[in-house]
Amino acid sequence: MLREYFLEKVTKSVNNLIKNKALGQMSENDNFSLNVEVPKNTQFGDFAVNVSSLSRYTKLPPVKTAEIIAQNIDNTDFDINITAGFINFRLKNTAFNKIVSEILDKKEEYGRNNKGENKKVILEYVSANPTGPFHIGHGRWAAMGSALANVMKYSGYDVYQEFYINDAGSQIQKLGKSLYIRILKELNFNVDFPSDEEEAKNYYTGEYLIPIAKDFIKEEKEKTEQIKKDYNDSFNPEHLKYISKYARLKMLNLQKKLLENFHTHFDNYFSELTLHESGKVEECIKKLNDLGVLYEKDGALWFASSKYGDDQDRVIKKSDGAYTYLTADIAYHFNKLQRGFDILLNIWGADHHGYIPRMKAAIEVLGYNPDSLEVLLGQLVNLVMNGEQVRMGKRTKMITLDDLIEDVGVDATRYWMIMRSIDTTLDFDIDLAKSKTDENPVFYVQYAHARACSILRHAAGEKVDVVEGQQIQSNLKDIEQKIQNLKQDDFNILWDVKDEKAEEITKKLILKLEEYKHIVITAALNRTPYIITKYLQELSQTFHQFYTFSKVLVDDEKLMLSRLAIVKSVTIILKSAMNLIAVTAPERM
RNA sequence: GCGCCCAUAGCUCAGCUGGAUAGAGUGUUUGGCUACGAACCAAAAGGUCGGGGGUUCGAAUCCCUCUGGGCGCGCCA
Repeated sequence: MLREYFLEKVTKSVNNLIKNKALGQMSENDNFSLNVEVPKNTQFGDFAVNVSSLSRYTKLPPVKTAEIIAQNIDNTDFDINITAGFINFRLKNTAFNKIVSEILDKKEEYGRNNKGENKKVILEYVSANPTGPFHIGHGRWAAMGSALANVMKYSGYDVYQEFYINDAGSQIQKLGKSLYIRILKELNFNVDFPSDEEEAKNYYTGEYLIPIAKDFIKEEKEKTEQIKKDYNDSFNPEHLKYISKYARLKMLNLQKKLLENFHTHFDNYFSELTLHESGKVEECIKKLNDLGVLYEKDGALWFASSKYGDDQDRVIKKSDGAYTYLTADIAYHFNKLQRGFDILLNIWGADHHGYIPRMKAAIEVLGYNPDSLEVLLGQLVNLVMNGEQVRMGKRTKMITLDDLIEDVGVDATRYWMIMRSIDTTLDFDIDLAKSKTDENPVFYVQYAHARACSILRHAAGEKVDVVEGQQIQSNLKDIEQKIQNLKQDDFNILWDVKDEKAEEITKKLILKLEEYKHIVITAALNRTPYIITKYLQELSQTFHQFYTFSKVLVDDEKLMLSRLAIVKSVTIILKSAMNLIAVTAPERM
């Protein structure tokens, strides 16, 4: 990576000079850290390191400091110049050739790295109740989580994706009762949900259970007959249990199907219920008790979490004997730690932020490093229609993730969900996301890819608007082979052409391609997949500029192949980046 | 009252963990298709970085404070 390369050069030079006491008054005790940046103004160079901060140690003016350091750097692939406290590097043409060759050589592996050092990460996200359809907020976690997992894997983390099913609480009972009523209604019994608003809160009255009730009647004929026979004013407990189980499984499958369709794949769906049934919760409480952090008060069992950074103690076992949600969640995280994960990475909604200190407290008490728990708090999603925020309320019909995907498509939905930093509330503008116009960044990016592919096809002999299938396929392979066979020296023809603007943009494009390495690492280490979308837009833009200023399919074959090599590199990187966020890269649109 | 997040161009947002003249997209104005996809490109206009203090060679970035908005502060999940 060029950034690291230049940083190393400078750092090495500084360390050498210090050793020889040749850098003013700077000594080995002076701590310094330097950064590489890309100058906003390209006339300075391609990369720059600002050494002004060293002046306080060297007791020399920044320019002088920079000069001394620069003189001590051997340069082969680049030129150096100095302005103020900046050491500016300008790459020689050979360096650009190397970048393109490397991309063509490594293909989709270009950018893969091992910054994650194979650390074992369990990434938990979405984690919803299996009681109803996903809302659009779930979509943000799903898109973001899956993209983050891809990015981190690409950077050498060993990522395991898990969905925690909240299937243990009273909500499953509530779901079962609701489906029970829906089934009875389908069977034309005279029943309905309570008309009283307060009582109705004990049911899921949404219409999404109607098709499930119909399925039940179709699939469970025997049971349906029994339900008919046993019908009376109250729920039959045995049937209720059966229906609850059926409903849970059905909802869960619907959720799984939606997630897979949304390019979000989990390695495991972890059921909260199994924690209770296997005695893991009990075990965890016993362990906490043995550690002496539990006490009784007001008939309940408490966890003295406030001694470990929480702002108050938390109930572990309610006075009615039931466990709180936290209790099972502690057991769950304990289980994750026991499974040997180094990093417990969770995506939670911003409304759960108060939850972090108590979980960290539990982890600390259980003898693990609380910093192994890393929580990404996601701000909420606002839906915008016709330029106005849509408030999900009683009057407006709830828009589910299903509806949204059906309306705007998987690619656009994912892209928009990932596009913004997780720290800001996301305004999801449905009309914009749907639009197939220049206002929509998804299409801008996909268009760039399709355009690049189109050039390659033309090079292979495709006539405008004619698809010749097999013939082109084989020619395309020939062209790609020719590109592959290009020697680095052959690229030099790029720089023989006397068109300053074209040369400037070509170099800009190649540097942009190289930046991919840096972007992937940054996105992985900072857990910020959104910068991939930013990068995609920048790369697309630079490619469009390149396209405008350099005609690729020219008569001079060497020049054409050199430019095709760049176009091919663009398709490789665009596709790779789009794969990371799991948005498709169409070859035609 | 306490905690977390946010406030940057008309609008939606970046700003590389303190550095060169604060950047994109969109919108507005103007120009460019007899060349590989105009779903594109070029150019212009548009900013007291919410207000006020502080830290230092240097602040949109770090600290304090105020204002305005979002979300939390259960023996709910």
